[in-house]
Amino acid sequence: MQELLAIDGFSLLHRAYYAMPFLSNKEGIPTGAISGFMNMLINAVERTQPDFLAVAMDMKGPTFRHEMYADYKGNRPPMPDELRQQVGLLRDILENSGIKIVESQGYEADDVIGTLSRICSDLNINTIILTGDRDSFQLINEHTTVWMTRKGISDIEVFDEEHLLQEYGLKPEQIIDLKGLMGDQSDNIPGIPMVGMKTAQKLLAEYHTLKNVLANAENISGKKLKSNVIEFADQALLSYDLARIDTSVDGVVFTPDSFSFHWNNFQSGLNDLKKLELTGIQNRIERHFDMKQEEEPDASDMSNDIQERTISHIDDLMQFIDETLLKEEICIYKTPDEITLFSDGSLVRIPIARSMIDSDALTITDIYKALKKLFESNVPKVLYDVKSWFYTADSFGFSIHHCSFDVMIAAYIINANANNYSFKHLADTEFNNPREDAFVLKQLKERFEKQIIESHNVELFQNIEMPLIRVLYDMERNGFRTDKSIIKKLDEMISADISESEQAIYEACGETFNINSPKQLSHILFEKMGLTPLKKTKSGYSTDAETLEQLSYQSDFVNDILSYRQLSKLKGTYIDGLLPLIDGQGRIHSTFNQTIASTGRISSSDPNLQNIPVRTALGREFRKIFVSDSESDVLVDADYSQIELRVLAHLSDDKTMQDAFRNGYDIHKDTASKMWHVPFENVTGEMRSAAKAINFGIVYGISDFGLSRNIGISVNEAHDFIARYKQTYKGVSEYMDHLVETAKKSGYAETLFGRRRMIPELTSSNFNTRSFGARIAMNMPIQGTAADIIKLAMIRVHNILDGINAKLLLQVHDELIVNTKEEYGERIRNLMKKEMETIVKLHVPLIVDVKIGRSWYETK
DNA sequence: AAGATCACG
DNA sequence: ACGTACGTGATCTTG
Repeated sequence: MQELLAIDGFSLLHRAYYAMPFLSNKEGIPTGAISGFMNMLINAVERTQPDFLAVAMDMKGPTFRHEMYADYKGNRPPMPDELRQQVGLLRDILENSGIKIVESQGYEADDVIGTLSRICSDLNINTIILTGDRDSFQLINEHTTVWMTRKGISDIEVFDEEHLLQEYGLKPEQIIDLKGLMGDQSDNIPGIPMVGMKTAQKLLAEYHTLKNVLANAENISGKKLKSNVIEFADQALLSYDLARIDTSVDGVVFTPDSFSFHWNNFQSGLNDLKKLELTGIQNRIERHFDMKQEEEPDASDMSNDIQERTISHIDDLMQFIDETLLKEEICIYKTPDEITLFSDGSLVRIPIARSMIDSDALTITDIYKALKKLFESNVPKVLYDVKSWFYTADSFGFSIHHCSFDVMIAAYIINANANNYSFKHLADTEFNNPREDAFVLKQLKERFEKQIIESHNVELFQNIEMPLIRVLYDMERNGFRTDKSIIKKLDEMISADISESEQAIYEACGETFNINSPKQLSHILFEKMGLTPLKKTKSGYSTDAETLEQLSYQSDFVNDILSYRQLSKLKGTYIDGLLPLIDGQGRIHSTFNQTIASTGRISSSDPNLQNIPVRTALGREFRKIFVSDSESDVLVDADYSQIELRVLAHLSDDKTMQDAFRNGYDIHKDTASKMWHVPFENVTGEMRSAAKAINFGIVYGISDFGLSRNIGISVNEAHDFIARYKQTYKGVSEYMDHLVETAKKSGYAETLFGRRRMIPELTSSNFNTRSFGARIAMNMPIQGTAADIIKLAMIRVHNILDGINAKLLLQVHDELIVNTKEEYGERIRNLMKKEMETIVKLHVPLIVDVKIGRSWYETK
């Protein structure tokens, strides 16, 4: 797991100033505090070997705490000049050494660190806070520990939740209550008179929170104490508010690149140290330059160093796992024959095929007991295909904590175009390595992790794709309830209609044939009945719906074929195809694929629930099949309105289009009005349809031919429409050009969240292929950004719904469907609307429409 | 296994 | 001048 070392700059510098004797260089510039600080920093970096490093600083001027309480830090003596001088020098050194300084006007370093650690928690990055300030204990959680400086500069005490409980008998959040009760002398926070550490601890042991102490003031033993608690309650509440660290400071952001720590960055800071004659520190740093070069492991050598053995006894397995729990991370890989574990240079193989196990020393039950312990521990886990591990874990009755890295998902982030993400294929292509075990998993992880960092996809990976796995798993496991009686009714109805049109067709052409065979059908149409073919396919004449509609002017007979087609499609796919997939409880469990679509969308299969009919009246009837869990439940169906066009308005920064969305106009009607310069209310239905087609076309990477074909106008007219559109939305037009241009330069297109899609088509020698590449470059950022947004919304909605009796059932690209109790329907409606609309802030509003109904049909 | 067709966003 | 809309999955036929 990655780690951030966050240092409270002033706290440490202050500590260093008083701990160190007076030092200065030959010009008389004081250097004691800097020397102490740098030594503490280097100590900590050597011990933690962080991936990221930040020094948080206080800024001059009042903070929000001064606004709450004018006397905040009122008793602070002014900073000694000798120390003040060193603050500026230290800043220079840190800046020149490539160390990120984080600060925010009106906030203290504590708040900045609190915000960073919260952000990193969300990113699955551990934070170590190095400080001398006990307030920071409130920030401790499973991802965050506090390293507290003690006397001197080298003495450090590590506080995690356990150690805090041991030392103070308090949970992290109770530190705020503690300060509320006892105040803080150094910050001039008053607290309650007579309440010191001991009394505060006693009160919190009994009442847990400050509020509860105040609520139970009457029951407190000790007359004076009781009256003080009552009298100074307000003061305690103020102190509580002052002590609470703000963990969402505006403007504090974590960007892996600018925070990443490398010893080599110190190169440019060495000059400053030299000037200050801090040669000891200089030497300490330089030692790491050499180390760094030796340290780079060569993947091909790595296999020579690993310890490898096969486990045949449960005691050996448990011992290995116990040791592993203290390590950095573990890689786990499973084949039908064995499970392999790799941790800190050691690989163990655990046979699981029955024929391979000596059942006296190691049984399957033993192995799964051991796996339970491993998986339920907090050690970060590197796995291949985490979603399938969730199935495994569920069937064996354990849960999985801290999945930090899914190698399959990582491979998809790096190259979304591949069509094979199997472990074997990845191992083959990356390492030309026939092994399939946890060591290869580790090698793949190292390689992919590096690439994800290089392509700035850490947040996308850790914040979107990794958390999404669990959401998809829960949707799959939960399933969607179906109503079999509706299926039966539809089947009877549609089967009768199919026979009818089948008979009509056979009668009209005087023979029977397989209508489903395009070959046989075109023989009937174009040879026997003499109709004029309009379009060719690779293997003959086309008989698709578009062609048949044209042909219907020549012969009424083709209408029967069209209706036969529609009916048999519906029956085949949505009745016969669906029925065998319904489980014993009447539920249907789709599979949601996270590594299929090159734009970042998810796909659904077995069955595909993302293409249930809706566009025709008859097709829409099939949505009656999909119902809420019970009669007392409802479906809440929330869909983003025009999400792709809104994303386009945001990304292109086209003010005209943004205005339309900000004003809540009907976008297609508005487009038509502006394109043809007619008043909004004079836009006809036809004009609106044409504008709508262009809006869609733009998103797809428009061409005049494509548009002309789509809405049945001449290429010339289509050309004119597009010219008008580009004149209307100049920003969009320029943006589209820009997308193609940058994609040509970089070789990829990317979304708002940095998701990439390589576009090799752009360098093809084939004109068609290049054109295709250009359309991808225009479409992917739009479709992909919309996909990113709804993925974020899914994660948020899933997390909120968890525990309020509502379950996410399905995502259909811009739509989320939830099942809940009827009485919660309104509440969930409001919640989803709010959360989905505010999940990202664009330059135009996001609008979500929510419908409630017993069946999917009713939520239309 | 590939092509044609058609269901969805 | 070139021929086209972007992204999916299921079913059916045919080679």
